[in-house]
Amino acid sequence: MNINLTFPDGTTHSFPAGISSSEIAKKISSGLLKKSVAAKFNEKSIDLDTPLNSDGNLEILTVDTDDGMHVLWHSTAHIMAHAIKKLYPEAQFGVGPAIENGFYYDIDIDTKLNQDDLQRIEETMLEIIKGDSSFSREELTKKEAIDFFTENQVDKYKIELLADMDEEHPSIYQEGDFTDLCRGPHIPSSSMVKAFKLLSIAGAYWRGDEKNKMLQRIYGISFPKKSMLDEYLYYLEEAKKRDHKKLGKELDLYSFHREGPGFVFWHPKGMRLYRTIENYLVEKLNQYGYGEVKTPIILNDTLWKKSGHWDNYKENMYFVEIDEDSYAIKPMNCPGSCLIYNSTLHSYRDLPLRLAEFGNVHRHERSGVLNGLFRVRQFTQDDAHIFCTPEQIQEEVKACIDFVQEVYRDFQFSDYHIELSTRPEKSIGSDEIWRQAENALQDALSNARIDYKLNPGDGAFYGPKIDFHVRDSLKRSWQLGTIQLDFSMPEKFELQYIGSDGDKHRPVMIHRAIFGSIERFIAQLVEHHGGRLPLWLAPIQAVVLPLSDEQLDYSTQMYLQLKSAGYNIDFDSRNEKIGYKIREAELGKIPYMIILGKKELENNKISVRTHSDGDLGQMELDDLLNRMNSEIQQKV
RNA sequence: GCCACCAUAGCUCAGAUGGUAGAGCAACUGAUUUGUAAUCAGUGGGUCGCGGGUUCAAUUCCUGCUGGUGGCUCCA
Repeated sequence: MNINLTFPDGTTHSFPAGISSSEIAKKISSGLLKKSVAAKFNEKSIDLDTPLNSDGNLEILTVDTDDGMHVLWHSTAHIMAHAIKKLYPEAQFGVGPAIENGFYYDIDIDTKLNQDDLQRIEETMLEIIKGDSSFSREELTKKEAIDFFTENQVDKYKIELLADMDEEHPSIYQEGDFTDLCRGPHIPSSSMVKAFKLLSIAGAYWRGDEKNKMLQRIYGISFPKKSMLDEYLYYLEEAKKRDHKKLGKELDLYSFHREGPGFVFWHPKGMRLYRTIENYLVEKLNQYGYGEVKTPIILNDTLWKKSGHWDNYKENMYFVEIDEDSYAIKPMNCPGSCLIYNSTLHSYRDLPLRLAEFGNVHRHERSGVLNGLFRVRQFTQDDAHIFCTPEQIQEEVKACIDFVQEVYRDFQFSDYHIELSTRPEKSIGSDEIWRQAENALQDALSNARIDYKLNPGDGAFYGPKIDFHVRDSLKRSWQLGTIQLDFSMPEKFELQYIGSDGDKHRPVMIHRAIFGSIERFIAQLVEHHGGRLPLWLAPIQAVVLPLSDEQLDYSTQMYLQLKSAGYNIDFDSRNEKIGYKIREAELGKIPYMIILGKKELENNKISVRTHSDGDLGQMELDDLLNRMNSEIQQKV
């Protein structure tokens, strides 16, 4: 009997039933077979040696694809677990999936692992890999599987996973003398792993719940070629150079001090960047019909009890006592905005009312989560609260999405993703209100034809949200912009407007931030550009470098002309060699260096060197001004 | 908050299996007037994160804390 298999290129071929994917790969080419790790049959991942017995679509997965690499990584995790079991026979295992870059496995052993242990594990893994053992799949009944992990290879975590599993016939994989509960698929042989490295070790709660035991998690990565591992490790080193904490120090933008953990100290250059960003947005806000407000940082407890923060956000708040009365330092700006809204009577004709605030908020974050500018305890949100009628929601949310996307374009953030977060456990408002709000956001996203990831249970306590995430230099994703829909706060504060029918109605509130926090945004900006900020953002846009004292007067003239054209210019008149001054300017990542010596003085020109392209030769001052102007216009 | 690791001069780092520490850069002083990524010489600078313990002696060993980094949990 023959079966017909359709390949990704659309061609269909006939094969004898029972043939395996590896046999097919071999028929196509030996090169393909070498690179093959698994296959997809009718969208279901299978092993290369799984016999095929019916017609369908077949895709051979190679290490050239993400899916293929994931199979390799996941299989390496098995090999690692195997090695750990050899070294620590009492080890029990949590989960060991492939992740975006590599894999991890959660391990429960009594020994606290350190860097040296990782090396021992690596050595043992190498032996296993050299042993060229194959992965073989077996399907059991659930009971057989539970028995196996009770009697043969004791593992309470695997039993727990099995107990919660719907699958009636879970699969196990055997590689050498190590067996693991696993859906698969796996690489045909351990020897396919040509290079690997265990990268780090961390604690991780079993099933991600901090009430559970903390297991030890080992992260690692593997490749089918040694050169690929070297490349990856080099990339990691390079990524570390883009770290905003490192660059912030080098470029003298900001600092952190133990006197204020989680609180940023902005230096003059950093503050200039901060203001440039803020001013940019102020202009946009005017354009987009926002009014700017400023509300107090310290507000009475009664307000926070009313808003729901007392019940839902207290652990993150700071409190102070004033005149024997209790006050809180604001963690959010919304209650303040509500007070402003309520200070006058509103007509439906006033809506939507868009109140923007660069709100200085304080949040008591747990010590272990602080991280440079990414996660601080005091930050400025480019917040806004839009009060509108229910009919205006779609349009306003859409406008917010457009606004965010426009701003990200200006800052050259192209690689961001969007998430929709729904009702969390701790929340206020009825089911009906939540459903309504969640649907509204979902509709806005699908109407705008935007791809997004659903993030169940991750909304704010008062409403669902659309979040914009950007990756840092280490590929960690951080939330920047957010659009949150809120039917509850208007209830709590009894917000009203008079409708066209003359009756009182309740407005809806949209909380939105575009940068999210200016601090976090700047961190992303610095990492994204590796510290080489575009001209319009650079704290120092050019530096004037006279060759010797003889050009001081001429240099001063040029300096003043550039200054009066509105640029941020430095003047390095020190008695140093030009090479030295250039080096310093280069290290400071200053976009333009203006070098002035005898020749420039004689023909009344300037020599220009750029940080990105090096020496541009002589030109008129006006030529440079035009060039800089157009760069600033284009924000490049 | 939890797990692991780290903390030496302004910065980047070295160092002693326990006998109170060094380099480069930076800073300061002087000389040098310079052509596209480091001119030369000299000088000053450290309670080796903080507290406790062991010891004749601790920056080094043990321990508690603080701060940071990578994760987990939580979140902009």
